Amino acid sequence: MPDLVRTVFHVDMDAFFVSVEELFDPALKGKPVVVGGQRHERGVVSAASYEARKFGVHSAMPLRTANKLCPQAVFVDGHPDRYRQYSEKVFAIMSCFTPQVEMVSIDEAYLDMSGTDRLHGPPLLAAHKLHARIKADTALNCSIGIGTSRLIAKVCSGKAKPHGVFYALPGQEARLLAPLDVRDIPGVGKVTEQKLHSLGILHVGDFARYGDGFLEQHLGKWGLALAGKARGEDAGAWFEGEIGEVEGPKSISHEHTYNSDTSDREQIDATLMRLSEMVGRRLREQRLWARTLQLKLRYKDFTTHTRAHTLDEPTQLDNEIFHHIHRLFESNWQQGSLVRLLGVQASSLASRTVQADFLEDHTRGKWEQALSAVDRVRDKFGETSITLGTGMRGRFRERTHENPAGLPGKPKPAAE
DNA sequence: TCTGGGGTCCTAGGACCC
DNA sequence: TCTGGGGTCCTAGGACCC
Repeated sequence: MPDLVRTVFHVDMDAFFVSVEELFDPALKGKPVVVGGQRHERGVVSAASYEARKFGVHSAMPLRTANKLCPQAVFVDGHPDRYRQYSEKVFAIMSCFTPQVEMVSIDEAYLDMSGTDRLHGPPLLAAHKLHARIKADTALNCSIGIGTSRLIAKVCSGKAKPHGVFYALPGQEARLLAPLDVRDIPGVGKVTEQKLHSLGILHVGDFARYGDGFLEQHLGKWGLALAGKARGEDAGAWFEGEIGEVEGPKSISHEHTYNSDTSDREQIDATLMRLSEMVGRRLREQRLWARTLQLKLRYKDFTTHTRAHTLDEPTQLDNEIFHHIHRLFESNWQQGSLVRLLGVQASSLASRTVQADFLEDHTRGKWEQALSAVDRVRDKFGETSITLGTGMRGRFRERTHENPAGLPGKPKPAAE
């Protein structure tokens, strides 16, 4: 018998990066801690401990600002591998409670707990069990929101912070949302907030004063859906698909901001090559091929441009990626201008297609094998243990049938 | 306060096709 | 020849999230 109401959990880890760092260095406990880089570096705060937050430090704030607000804070570099490892542990625990788990980021997940009463008891009890299990198995705290939809569950986990559980009873949704600032709705950022304010909508409850026509005209279908939510309606595709359907990534990208801006071609080409390699490597790891490649170029004054190129045939080869990215840079860079950031993105991703297999491009296949072997050597001996040809300083050959990626030299299968 | 890095989704215009 | 409408693909930019 299907449930009439859905039971959705939103699990949000408390100060996740900071808490993981504390596990590796207990001396950090109780101190103001800033994760994300050193105090004078170019960069922003990834996470701040509750002690640091008391001084006004928060994530996305420039590190230098954080240092001014809280000079006594300990600044720690981030360790993505550690966070991934703990994220997987938490995921495994949640998967014991329901198969319908969806990680929405490294430290957040939605669980569809509908119909699990017999197994885990009513929602509040189940949430407390989950909370205790996560604490027992990882020594990490989390907050859990319970509601009839993702939106409600997410709002509830915010109310549960830190280290608590908050349950919105079915039927109470509109009452819960009405007094909230519009900014508290996920998806409402600075810009949308301003727009809503200018329309006289400060709180979610203010949506009720306007008709659907008005809202759609000014806010599009998004506004319409949110107004429905504000009324407590559970309809609408916005935000509310099935939980736990994991699809592959839509894009893979890497970018780099220089510590000081540069217009040096060798340095720029080296960066583009490195970013292309990083993207290519992840494509191969995930057995994906990309049809669209995009260059991101940010100048000293922060003006940012993206330039894309779509290929006839998808690729996962470092030098093919580099070749196109390099061309895009070449034809778009204002010669001599100082560059702040470079980025490489692969999109229109697909698993190997039947057509591509059918092509049986032997040279290409060899290159793919060679690169996979290179990846394995790098896994074993480190990133710098092997480089391809002359790397970025060398001239790139023309692309030919024999050498479709324009790679210098012949592929050497990496030795075991 | 001089502003990271990895993503997702949306909009809007132009090309091109029927 | 002054001129429609819809669909799809591609590109660029931007809002937003953690």
